[in-house]
Amino acid sequence: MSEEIGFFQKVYQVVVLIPRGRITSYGAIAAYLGTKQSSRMVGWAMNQSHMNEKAIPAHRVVNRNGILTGKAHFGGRDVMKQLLESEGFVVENDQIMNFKEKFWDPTIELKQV
DNA sequence: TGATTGACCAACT
DNA sequence: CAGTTGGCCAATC
Repeated sequence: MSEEIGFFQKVYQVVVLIPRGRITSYGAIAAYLGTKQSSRMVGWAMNQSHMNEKAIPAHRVVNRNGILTGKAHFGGRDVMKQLLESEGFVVENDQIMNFKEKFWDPTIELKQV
């Protein structure tokens, strides 16, 4: 039961904790894990997230601009958009409106555990 | 097995 | 002001 968790696994654990109706950014997750500059790896982890047993709500992870950078990886062009809209988000021009309001920062939310 | 890349971000030129 | 580069980890070529 040694929890030898890799970077990707850590990313998954954080992502699954994102509350419904909230979103976060790749950089925020990376920052929470202590490696802010590994934000690329967070996106990489999302790419492999479908291999994970758990369902990773990757649609709740966007870039720091609130833009759906990974929409192309959801199988269809607007799949990510549809998922977000079904959770109450307003997506316009591949960008999440009121991004700052909906933003869920793990560094803040998970800090006091 | 070494080199490259990848759903990012920020600094530098 | 816009294009380039460095950084991190893991997977692919």
